[in-house]
Amino acid sequence: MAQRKQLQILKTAEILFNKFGIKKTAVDDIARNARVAKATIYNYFGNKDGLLKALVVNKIQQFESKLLDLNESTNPIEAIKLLIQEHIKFFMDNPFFNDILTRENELNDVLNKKEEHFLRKIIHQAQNKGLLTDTDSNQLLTTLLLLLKGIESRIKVTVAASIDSFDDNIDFISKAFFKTKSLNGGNNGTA
Amino acid sequence: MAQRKQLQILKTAEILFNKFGIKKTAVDDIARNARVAKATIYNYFGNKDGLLKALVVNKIQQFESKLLDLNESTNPIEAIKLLIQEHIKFFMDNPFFNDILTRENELNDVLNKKEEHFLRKIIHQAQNKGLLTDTDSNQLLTTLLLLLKGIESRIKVTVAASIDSFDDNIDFISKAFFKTKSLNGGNNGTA
Amino acid sequence: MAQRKQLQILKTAEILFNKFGIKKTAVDDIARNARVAKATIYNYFGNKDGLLKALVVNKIQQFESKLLDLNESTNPIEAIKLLIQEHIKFFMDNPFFNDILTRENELNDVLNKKEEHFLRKIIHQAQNKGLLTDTDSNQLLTTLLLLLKGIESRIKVTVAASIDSFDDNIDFISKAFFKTKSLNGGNNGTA
Amino acid sequence: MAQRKQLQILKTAEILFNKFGIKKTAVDDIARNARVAKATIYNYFGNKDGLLKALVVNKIQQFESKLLDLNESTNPIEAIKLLIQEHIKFFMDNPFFNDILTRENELNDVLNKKEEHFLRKIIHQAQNKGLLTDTDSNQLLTTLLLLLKGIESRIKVTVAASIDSFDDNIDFISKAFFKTKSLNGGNNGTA
DNA sequence: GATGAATGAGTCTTCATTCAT
DNA sequence: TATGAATGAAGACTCATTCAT
Repeated sequence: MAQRKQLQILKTAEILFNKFGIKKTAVDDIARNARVAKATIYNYFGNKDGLLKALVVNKIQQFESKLLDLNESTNPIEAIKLLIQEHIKFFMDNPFFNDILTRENELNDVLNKKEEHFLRKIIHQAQNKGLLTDTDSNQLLTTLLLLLKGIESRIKVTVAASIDSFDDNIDFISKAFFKTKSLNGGNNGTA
Repeated sequence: MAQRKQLQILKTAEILFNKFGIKKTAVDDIARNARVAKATIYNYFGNKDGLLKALVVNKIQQFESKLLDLNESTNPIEAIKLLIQEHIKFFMDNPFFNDILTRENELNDVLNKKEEHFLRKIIHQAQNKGLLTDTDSNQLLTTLLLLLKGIESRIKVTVAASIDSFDDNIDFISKAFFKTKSLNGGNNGTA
Repeated sequence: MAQRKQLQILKTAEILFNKFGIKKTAVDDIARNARVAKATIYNYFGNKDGLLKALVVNKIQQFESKLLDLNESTNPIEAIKLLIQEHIKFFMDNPFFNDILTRENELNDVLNKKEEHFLRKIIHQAQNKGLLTDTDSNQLLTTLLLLLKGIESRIKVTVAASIDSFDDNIDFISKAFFKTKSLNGGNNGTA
Repeated sequence: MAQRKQLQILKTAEILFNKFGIKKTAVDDIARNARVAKATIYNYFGNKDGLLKALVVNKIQQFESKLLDLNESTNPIEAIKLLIQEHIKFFMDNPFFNDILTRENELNDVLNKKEEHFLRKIIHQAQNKGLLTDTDSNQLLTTLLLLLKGIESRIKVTVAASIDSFDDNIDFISKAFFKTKSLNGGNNGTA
């Protein structure tokens, strides 16, 4: 039952944070909407920031578990597509994350580390399959990270953006950086 | 004299917004530091948001005038490098812009429009010089915009980042998307 | 007009502090009763403690100006009586001072210093008039200070106590510590 | 076992009240430190005030049992010295009592009654031994009570005060109010 | 008897904004 | 135009107390 209330609070916070932004969501509002006393929130999470952190950790875990499905068997190009797609979906489902990115806190790093980890994995696979030269890999990592970040920002601004609208672009990017010819048996634009 | 006070206010606001963030800078603080009565700020700018908007417009104009130097004679690759560099410099000099990106207001669009405008110009030049096919140009625009946005986010997070640290990456990106061979007479990694 | 509001706030605070105690008086209450916005109080006094301190300083000044009337011409016995009487009156008129005494702050010292100053003056006069031996004077100071403090505590507890109820006791104390015979020509002043 | 928990709670409350003051000690803190559920405290003592009352009664009983040793055989001057000394010790060991003195509750009276009771006993002895006239006795009682209260206040403020620092003063006071000549074979100031 | 969970009323404080002069 | 004074709405947080098990 205790767990139940915690979840109620987290869910409500998520909804309100997403709807109105973190700053504009008062703890009072969360309490009222979660049908819980304000003090209960403080009992569980210490303070508003504690609640936020709990929510973020929670969300990132969910995100990570999805990414874990990007296993080694996947074609790197497909993998990177999936990564970006999951990324987009994540930020569209949790717009409140944009409020966090502004802040200079450790929560940023948590997500960045995950992103980097998975990208590195994908690039490593690509190298193993001879799609990349050793020299490029670091630059590629940086570039793809920048693209990911750019996509985040873009989503944040263009709320209406659907996942699909990025699809063509993902293709374009993939082709730009990987020697897709050997895999897909087709030309790529930069050749 | 009226102009003088306006400038005083704008300059003070800029300094404080950059130092403490927009949210954490109270109108009181601006007034006190600008040696002006709080009501004077409201007389000139209506409200805090009006002041912010005025400041943003002001900054973007400065930015634009710099970009106008990227004239047609420039090598597109150099042009894109310059654009990115100016971009980085702009965001490092005006960190308060990061606070704006979060908000869902029209200020975002103003900057985005400028970015798009200049990128489009650059791409167009590249096309004219036979560095790009027609099909790619739209995708390239999107991708480069994403990269620009990603760089912004990166700067926001990694305060310590210097312009130089992006230099290698800018090279890498340029080479990935443009047929630099003919221009530089060398190989590029993706070929 | 600004002064006016300040006084309004101070007066209201005094009344409420005395009536309900410092802790139980919310800044909200003071604001409401003083017909003033809460923020006005914060504009003037910074915070609740600032308001309290201002009030205390104000009250102690009033107290001091009364004591200054105890000039040298007065008979020391009468002087000490007056001092004690003023003291009693002060604490009965400002019961909120009792809340302060508990706290470990500098406000205590301010009052204590004044008390000591005036007692020392009185004892000095008594010495000059041959009513005291040199040896006793320090002990007498300490003792009388203790009595003053004791009277304070007594007032605090026995709210109903009137000034008169201490009168006989003041006589008794006076006789115990001063050679009253020589001053009044035989019997002591109360006879 | 129930007794055991009660004692645990009382002891913890005592420690925390002394360390942080009554107001600043939350029932939560007591419960946590006593390794007891908060509700248990409420089961035993009704509410925070009930706990305080129980603690006070407990402490006063201990105090009283010490004072009972001041039997009739003692020289009144010694008796009063002992009383004051025990008093000082009591308040130095239980600083939280100072928080109580502020409040307008019956707890004050309990201690005051005990003090009065013992002082009356001592004065009665002094009278029996011809050290006092009948007339003085009531005034003396009042005066000594005031001095006791004054000492309390002094301890509260001057935490550093040691018992010894009051010793000389106790002598002085004793001599002022009792005909010590016959007892100690020396002169006293009031003779 | 004992407890963990839940509560709501209350506290101080902040800040963008308006008003009278 | 310029200003100092005043404001009210809102926000984060605390704590004594109660309740279901």
